[in-house]
Amino acid sequence: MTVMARPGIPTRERIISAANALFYNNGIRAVSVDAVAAKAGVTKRTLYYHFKSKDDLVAAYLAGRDQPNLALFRKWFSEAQGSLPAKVEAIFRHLARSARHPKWNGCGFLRTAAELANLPGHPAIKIGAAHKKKFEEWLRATFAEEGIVEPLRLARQILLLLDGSFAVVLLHRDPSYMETEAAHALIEAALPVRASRRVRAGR
Amino acid sequence: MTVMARPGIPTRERIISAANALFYNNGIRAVSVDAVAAKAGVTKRTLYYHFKSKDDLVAAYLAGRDQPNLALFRKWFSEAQGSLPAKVEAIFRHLARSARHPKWNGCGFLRTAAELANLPGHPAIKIGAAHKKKFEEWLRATFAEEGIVEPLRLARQILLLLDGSFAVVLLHRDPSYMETEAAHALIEAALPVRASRRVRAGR
DNA sequence: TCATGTATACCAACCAGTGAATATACACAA
DNA sequence: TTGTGTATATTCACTGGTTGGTATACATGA
Repeated sequence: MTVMARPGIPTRERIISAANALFYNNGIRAVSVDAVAAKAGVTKRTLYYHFKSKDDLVAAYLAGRDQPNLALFRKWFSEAQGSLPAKVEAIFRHLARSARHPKWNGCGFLRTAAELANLPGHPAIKIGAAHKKKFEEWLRATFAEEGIVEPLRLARQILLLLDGSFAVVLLHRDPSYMETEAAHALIEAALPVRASRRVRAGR
Repeated sequence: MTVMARPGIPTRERIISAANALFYNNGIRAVSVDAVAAKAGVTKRTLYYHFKSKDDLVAAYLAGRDQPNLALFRKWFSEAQGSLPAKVEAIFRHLARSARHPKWNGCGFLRTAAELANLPGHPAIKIGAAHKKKFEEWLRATFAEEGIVEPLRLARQILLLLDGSFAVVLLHRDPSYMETEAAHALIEAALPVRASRRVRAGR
């Protein structure tokens, strides 16, 4: 395995980086603490100095994905041209493109929640739930600014489509399931009619 | 096809039943072959007589859920009263009710695919993909009979909502995420206008 | 007899987590 | 400057238990 002996990066971050690669690619219970330590170029005892247990390490792995993930969604949205539906569709399109990469393995938060479903109070699941809540709240606020009447309802509907896409595309290994028409239709239906025309014209 | 001495149920089925309970509740890698054998009241050697490997057992576990699961969806649909959207909504409502049970743990097919995402060709994943395909095809045929113009597209959209609901409700442990409005809106939008009125009137 | 099915006992590899010792860095007193 | 204390950071060696899978033998019914 690759020994990451880079001395400039703090040990704790190197361990999280190694955990991220291994847990995301292979799942939680399929990866041993020894494997993470080896990939980080650190003895297991050192790992247990920085993290009190494997569960703690798993939580740190997901916590490390929270902000970067949200930032990516915001970037895809804000850099897209056109109407509100077009900007939301851009998220789906970028995600479909990511899903074409051979190392893509779905949503780390959802996969962890699925694997640890027998441990409902697990810290990693709480972090995953908080992450999705943040995304939902960002969507809601965005929709509210655009004059959507029930922005929370629409935000949750888009969330269902997005997380459903993660699940189905992972199962079939077919990114074409990540379609944009449903999101488009739901947003158009929620837009006030006049605003809909105005925004659709290019805004 | 020989019948077991004690309970009258063939050994192989008892093992699959035990595997179903343990794998669905706890996940694949969290459950040892020994645990399945013990729950089935059988030694591990007997289990390995009926299944050539743990992977084989996992595949059998999902295969055993395929038909009952599809039958349940069809039953919920066909027993519901009213228009096409109302009958599809019935599936979501029944699912939300199931999700309130404390032992509910989402969709076994999706969870297995998520946990074994690092083994794309795994037989269990193939069975899961085939299961979802069957459901998609049943939806498509149903929609086609109702005169939907692009029945496959709508079937896949409903699938995204359904599997998204599985994922999100499992993550948040909140069945209220399993809403029916999005499905309703998408179906109404896909129905031909006149047929929509007729069906909505009570069929 | 012979195929099917079950049991006891066992394996080497691996698992999460720990005990005890040590190395490094810096603060502060002599 | 030098010595010492202390907190941080890291290592080696190890534990008790579990893992998927197997070798061998025994039972049973057709």
